[in-house]
Amino acid sequence: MKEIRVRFAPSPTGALHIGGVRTALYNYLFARQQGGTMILRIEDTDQNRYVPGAEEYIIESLKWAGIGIDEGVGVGGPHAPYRQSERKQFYRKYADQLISSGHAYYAFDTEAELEAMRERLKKAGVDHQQYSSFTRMTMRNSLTLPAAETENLIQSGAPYVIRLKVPESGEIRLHDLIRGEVVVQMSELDDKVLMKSDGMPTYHLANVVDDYLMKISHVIRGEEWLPSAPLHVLLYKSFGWEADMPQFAHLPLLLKPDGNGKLSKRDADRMGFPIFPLNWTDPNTGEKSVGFREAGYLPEALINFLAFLGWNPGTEQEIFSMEELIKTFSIERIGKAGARFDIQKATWFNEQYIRLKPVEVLVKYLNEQLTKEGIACSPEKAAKIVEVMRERVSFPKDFFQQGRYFFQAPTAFDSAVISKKWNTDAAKFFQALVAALQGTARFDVETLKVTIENVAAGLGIKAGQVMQILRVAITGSSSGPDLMMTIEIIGREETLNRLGFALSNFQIKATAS
RNA sequence: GGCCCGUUCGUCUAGGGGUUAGGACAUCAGAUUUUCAUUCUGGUAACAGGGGUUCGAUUCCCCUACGGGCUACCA
Repeated sequence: MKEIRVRFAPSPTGALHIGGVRTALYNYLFARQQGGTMILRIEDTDQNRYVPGAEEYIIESLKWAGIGIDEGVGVGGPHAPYRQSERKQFYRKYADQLISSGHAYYAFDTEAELEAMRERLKKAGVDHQQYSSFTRMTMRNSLTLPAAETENLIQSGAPYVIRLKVPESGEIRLHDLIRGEVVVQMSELDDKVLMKSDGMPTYHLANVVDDYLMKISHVIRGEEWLPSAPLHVLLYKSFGWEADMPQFAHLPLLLKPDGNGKLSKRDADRMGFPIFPLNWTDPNTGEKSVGFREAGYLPEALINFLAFLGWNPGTEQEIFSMEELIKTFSIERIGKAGARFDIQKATWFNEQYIRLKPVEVLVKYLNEQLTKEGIACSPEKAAKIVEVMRERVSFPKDFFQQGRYFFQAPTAFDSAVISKKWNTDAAKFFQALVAALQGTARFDVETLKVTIENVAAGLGIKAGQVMQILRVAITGSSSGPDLMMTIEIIGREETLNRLGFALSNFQIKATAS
């Protein structure tokens, strides 16, 4: 059986889009499951679109996501170099081979001439306004020019491209692992540029040559490549590499959460969620984007979420570790239709993974925030906070952001609760509670519970009547984790301070009865 | 415009010629709780439309509609 080799082949034109992460993930899962090799190839054949730092960004993103690379840029391997800009001589050689075998030709047309050709066809009402078997004989190329003139032009350094000579009739058939048979008429294909005038190959040539040389067994890529897949098949045929042609799987696209179209950075910005795995600053515009990592998404959660966007195991299990995904993944179970990107579900996955984390990890999350704020905290206290908060947070930073009152006395109080619940009974209760709390032997949940109930009973009121206002006095908020636990964590001294503050600062509403 | 791909609850999807069309997120209601959240229970909610084929179609075929992608010396 043929060795399984797949590649993720991004262009370093900016930050890695989340859809690219999914493509990389599916390649990785397939490779790992089959005991194959995952390759990272950088497709930097467009010098104009090169963005410094993008390659490093891609590598770091994959690393963070847990998508391992076996071979390629950053790790090396038997088919190095893996950066297409460093493989120019290969493409040149194979393009020349195509010229000699009559499958390609030189073209000298200027941009203006190409534009004029399109205009002419458009006016004539021709469907395909392209450089093809129908038009190539009207253009300036090695098919129409005398051989001597072609030779002359090349020798004199005139700019030229190399185009594929697509047969005028016949059909191209390819079997896509996700979509089944796809048939395209040769007459629909145009004479694609293979080598650009700057000496660089286009994607089409580079991708086919490299996949062949690197012995790629499966090309798993986005659906946007489906229309050019027949062209790639034709290239394999033209080279005589049909027997070694990889299998194709074109993945459904990631769509906008609402409305129409594919997911774009604009949508993410508009709806307030990340689209890049890590923070990114565009070196050209200086624009900064927050990444999933920095927004607080755990890589395991993002991966689980992404895996389910277009694929499912067919069972009712939702939570999958990378190991489980590797075991369960299959190309056959990838869907055909585009999937809308629903950030709410991503957040749900994040919550699930946070709850799965051991306390020590959660404490680490809390400590990271505390360090930033310059707040010290004992390991015991941190552990308690984290345990009481873990069921209610969505992101690691929430432990501190939603639990600020464990460290700092609240400065803002829920005024609705104050105006509704702060009355003479409550004030009496607070006074008695302060007195009672000063003398208890212990300061724990049990003691607090008993003390609060006793104090309330002593005043002839129900504890329930004062719990809300007690919570507001302690935390500033009307909602939060178990109050007794909260008070225990905050401690005797600070609790008494906060009760005292409430006693002297909460205003009883004039109309209160 | 042309070519290619697609279409099951609001979303991600399972299913597949005869099912009460299943699950998850979201949402709603109830229970629990000192609150909110969690948790538990329950509910609302889908086969784009039209033709075939068939005893029977959401499932197979065709058409239409809608959606998406591509249509560069970009990937």
